[in-house]
Amino acid sequence: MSVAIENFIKAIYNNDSHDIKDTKPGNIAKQLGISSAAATDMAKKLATKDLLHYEKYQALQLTDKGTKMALNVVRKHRLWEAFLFKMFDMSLHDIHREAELLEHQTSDFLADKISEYLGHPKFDPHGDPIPNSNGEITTEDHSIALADANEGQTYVISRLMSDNKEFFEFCALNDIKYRNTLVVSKQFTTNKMTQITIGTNTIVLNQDFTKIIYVDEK
Amino acid sequence: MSVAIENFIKAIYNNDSHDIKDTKPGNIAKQLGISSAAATDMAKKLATKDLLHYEKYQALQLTDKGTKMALNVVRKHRLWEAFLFKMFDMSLHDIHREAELLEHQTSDFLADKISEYLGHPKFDPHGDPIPNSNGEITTEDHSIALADANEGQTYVISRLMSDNKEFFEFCALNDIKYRNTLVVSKQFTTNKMTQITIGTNTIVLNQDFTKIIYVDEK
DNA sequence: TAAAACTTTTAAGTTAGCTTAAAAATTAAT
DNA sequence: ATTAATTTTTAAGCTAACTTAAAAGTTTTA
Repeated sequence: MSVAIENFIKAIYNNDSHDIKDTKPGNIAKQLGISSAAATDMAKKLATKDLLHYEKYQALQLTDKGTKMALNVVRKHRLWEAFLFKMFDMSLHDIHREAELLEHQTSDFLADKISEYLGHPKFDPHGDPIPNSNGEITTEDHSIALADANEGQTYVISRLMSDNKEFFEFCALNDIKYRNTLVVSKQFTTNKMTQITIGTNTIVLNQDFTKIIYVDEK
Repeated sequence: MSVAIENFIKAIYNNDSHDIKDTKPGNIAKQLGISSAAATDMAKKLATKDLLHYEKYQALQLTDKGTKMALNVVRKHRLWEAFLFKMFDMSLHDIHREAELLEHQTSDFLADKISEYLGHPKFDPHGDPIPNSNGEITTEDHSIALADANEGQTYVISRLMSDNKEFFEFCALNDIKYRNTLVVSKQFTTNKMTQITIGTNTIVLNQDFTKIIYVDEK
């Protein structure tokens, strides 16, 4: 299975499992940086391989086989993220970028070695769940959006749901990092932004950023 | 630069720096598992990119630019080998196989991180020298072929110059492993094979294997 | 609900990296 | 030093993964 196919399947999986559920060829194409025409072609091809269901003008849906494949790639991606995060001093954004390439060139055998070394972690540094080698994935998620955090409460960052570079720069600047503890001293929300005081540091989360930082109560 | 190009350049580099100096398209093709025709085409293309010198029916020769590129890939390969060898319990053959894929998907940045973590090692687990980030490579090599080892002398394995699976199985069986110490108690050579007694264990190196195990005096 | 706006699909074409088969050149052998 | 064997090159053709442009279909909006 080629890199192009793995990325295509993964994009459908990610779109399907996130809020935005648009898995029509055009939307997948946009995310992969290819033309809609190419995405339509690919969709047709993968349908013949029984990796997804394709019906003209309809959203693409992974078959069980396709889902399994997506989970295998996602597993490798997240294991690499967890591993690089532990081993090296690198930004989450850089780690993501490396994992994006390594995920396609990693045998199941090596993935298992990495997982074993890390003690079979259930989450990566963004807080995203890591599928196990059978393709099973933890769905339990007690985290809430940081924007919805309560004054006076202590939280632990559990999830940074983005692959946007500026977002990670913003996080680095404000010490927002996977598993970091924070105390919310003040919280103020309008429909355009949320202002939060963490310790003595006040940050403003604009609409784009409110829904990608998740925390657990501590 | 594509994986195909990197592998092509690397194959020329490896052939050129080893005993066998045949870098004609046909020989490179054989090693890459592609047709000679494909190799000739590739050679012509890379000549236009100033990565090698191509003259009809002649051996291919890397330019400075081509050599630099080869060294960069070789560096990543050997760093991955050293890293995987240190981190995980895997056979040298498996490590080689993973490194063969990962080398093409590793940024210079990550390579430097790995090198730093390992304390900038000069050799990989096969004893092959690791080029530094400027493409400089240690050429000093005091090792001799195991077949030429002397009776009564103690040696350390410094180099296993092969990527052949059976060879590594043979090594594993006979405890021949990078940096392992061995005492040669008896040595007997014909022009077809070398028989060596290491401790109490007698092994026979056929012609194929005599020139790929190297040792340093201890 | 009909026109306008947008998206998806089809069609035709491109490039990288291969293939096989035959022609051309080199190398080896008698 | 020819002939035979081998290797390299040329030529033609294939497939995966794209592209652009136009046709077909869907969705939005007035």
